[in-house]
Amino acid sequence: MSLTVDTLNENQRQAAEWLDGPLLVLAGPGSGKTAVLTLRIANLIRNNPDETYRILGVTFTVKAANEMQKRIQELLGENNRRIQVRTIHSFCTDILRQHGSHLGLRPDFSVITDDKDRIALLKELKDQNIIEIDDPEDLLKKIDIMFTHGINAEDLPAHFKEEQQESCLILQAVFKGYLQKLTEGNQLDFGSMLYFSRKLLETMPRIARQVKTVYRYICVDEFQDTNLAQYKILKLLAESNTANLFVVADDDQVIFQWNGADPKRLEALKKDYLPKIIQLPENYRCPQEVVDIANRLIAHNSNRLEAKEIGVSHSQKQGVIKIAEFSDLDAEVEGLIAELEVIPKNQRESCLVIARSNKLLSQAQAALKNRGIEAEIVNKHQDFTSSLVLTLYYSIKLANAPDSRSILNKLCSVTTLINGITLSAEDVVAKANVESITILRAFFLMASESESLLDFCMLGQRTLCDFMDFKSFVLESFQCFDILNKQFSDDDFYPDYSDDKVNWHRISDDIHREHGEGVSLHVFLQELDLTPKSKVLLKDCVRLQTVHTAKGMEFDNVFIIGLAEDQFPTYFAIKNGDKSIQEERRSCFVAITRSSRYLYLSYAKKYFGWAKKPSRFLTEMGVLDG
DNA sequence: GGCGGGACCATTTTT
DNA sequence: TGGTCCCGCC
Repeated sequence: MSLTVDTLNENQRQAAEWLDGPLLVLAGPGSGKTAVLTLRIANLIRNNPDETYRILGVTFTVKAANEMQKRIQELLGENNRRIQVRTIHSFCTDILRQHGSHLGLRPDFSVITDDKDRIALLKELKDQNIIEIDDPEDLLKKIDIMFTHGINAEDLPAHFKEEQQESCLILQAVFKGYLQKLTEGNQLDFGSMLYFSRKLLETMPRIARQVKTVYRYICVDEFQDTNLAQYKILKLLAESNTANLFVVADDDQVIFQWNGADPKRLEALKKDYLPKIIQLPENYRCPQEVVDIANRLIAHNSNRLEAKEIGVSHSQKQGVIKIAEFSDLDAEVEGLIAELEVIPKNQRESCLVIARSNKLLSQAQAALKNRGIEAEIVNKHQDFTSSLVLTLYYSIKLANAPDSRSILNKLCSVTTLINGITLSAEDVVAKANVESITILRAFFLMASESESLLDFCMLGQRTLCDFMDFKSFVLESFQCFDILNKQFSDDDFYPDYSDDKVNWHRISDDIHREHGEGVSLHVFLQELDLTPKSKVLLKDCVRLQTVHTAKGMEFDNVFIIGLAEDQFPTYFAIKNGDKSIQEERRSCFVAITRSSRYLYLSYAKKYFGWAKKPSRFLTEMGVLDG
C-alpha cells in the first residue's frame, strides 16, 4: 500500500502538512507517527524542490533511522541528498568530521564502544601518575553521568555539596584527563561525541550558523527519549521559538530515565518553543480491549502532560486478554509453554514474550528449548563474534589507525583462534620498524606463513596496503572466508560466521544508502561501530524480550510474564518511591500496547522462594480485583 | 532435637 | 519488605 496524505486521518494530515515553526505531535502507541513524520519530510521536499537547505531527521536508534530513510526513499523514488535521517550520535560525528580540527580531532577518528577500552584510558592516566584513580569503573559511571547531562568540568562544583569538594576536584581532573586521552588517541566514545559537538556549537558561532543554515528543518522522533545533553544540542541547532522544529513524542513512553530521559524534558520543550500541539490518540495497532486496559493503567500516573487525550482503538481485530495465576515460576513457565504449544510452528514468529528482567526470560528460554520450542532472547548490543569476521574488522580498523597497538593486539589474538599460531604484537611492530613498512603490512607478511590465512593476507597486501581499497578488500575477504568456513564445516571452529556475515552486509548496505557508494574508510568504520549487531533469528522462533528492547515493536501475540510485586514493578522501584513507580507503570503501558490481538498476562504467587503479591498494575488495569 | 540468627535475592541498556 | 534453609549452639 502506498503511503499518501489521503490515507491519513485529520490529525495525522494536519501534522504531515505542517510547514514552518515549532510543532509537538503527541503520538500514542500505534498512532502512525512514523508515517506522519515520513510524509511530512517528503511533503517539505516536494513543496520546495529548488531549495538547497537540508532536512535533518533525528532518531534515537540506528534501526529507526534506517527504517525512516527507506520509507522516505520509497516516497520520493530516489535517494535525496537533502534528507539526512540519523541518530543524534551519527549526526554529531558529521559535525566533528567537518569541524573537529578546532578541538584537535582529525576526521578519521575512531569510535570506542567497549567500556573495557574506556577503562584502559583511565588506567593509563593512573599509570602515568597524572591522577589518583582507585575505582575506574565508578569514575567511568560518573563521567557518563556528566556526558548524559551535558555537564562541563567547570560546572561540576555546583553539583557537589561543600563537604564533597574533594571528590569533585578529583572527578574534574579525571574528566579533563579522559577527554585529553581521547583527543590524543583521535578516538571518541558515545558521550564525548555529544560533548565535543556541543562545545563546538556553543563556542564557535560561525560553525553553529553554518550548520543551522544547512539544516533549516529538524524533525525529532521519540523525543521523550532525549537526555539533557542531546536536548542541549537540539537547542543549539534550533535556537528560537520560531525554529522549524518538528517533534514527535509520547510522555507515556518515557522508560529510559536511567539514561537521562525525563518527562520534564517535554515540559521544557513546551516552555522553550511554545509549539503548537497536535495529538494523535488514534491507535491503529491495539484492539479495543487492550486500549481500554492501557488507558485505565496509565491514568494512575500523576505526572502526565495536561490535557493528554485518551487512546482510541481503530483496530478491526478482535482482542483477547487472558490472565493466569500460578504457584511459582516453574509453573508459570509451564503455563507459557502450554500457550505457545497451541500456536502453529509457522506462526511462532508472531509471538513475543515480555518480562521485566532478563532473569525471568532466561528461565523461560531454557524451559522452552527443553520442550523443543525455538526461543531466542533478543538482547542488548552485540559485537561480531566469529574470528573470521573479526579478523576482517580489525584489519580495516588497523588500516584506518595504522599505529594503534590495541587494535594490533586484538587482531593478533583473533587470528590465533583461526590458525592456532600465536603472533606476538611486539614481533610485528619490530618487523615493521626494521623493514620500514606499516604495521598492517608486517602483520599480513607474518600471518601469511600459515596455510589457512595465506590467501587472505595476500589479498590484504594487494588491496589494503598497496591501494587503500577497503571495498575490494572486504568483498574478496568474504570469498576467502566462505572457502575457509566450508573447509572447517565443524561449526565449533568458526562459530557464528554466517550470522556475522549477514549482519555485516545488512549494515554495510545501510551505510552505503546513507553515505553513498564511495564512502570513505573512516566514515564506514564510524558508522559500523555506531550500529548494533543484532542476532539473526531462526524462522519459527519465539522472541523473548525485556520491555525496553520491545519498545516500538508490534506482535499479534504478546505474553507478559512475571506480573508480580517486586518483579514488575521491581523491588528497586517500590523502594524508590512514586517517581520510579510511574516509570514502571509506563514500562507496563509500553509492554501491553505491543499487542495487536492476543494479550496474555501471568504471575506467580512465589518467585525464587519468596511469596509475592500480584502486580498492582493488574488491579489498576482492572483485570484483577484489588 | 529444637532453637535463634544470619544469609539469601533484588532492573532496564540505546548510542 | 519477605519465606526458607542451613548452620551453630545449647
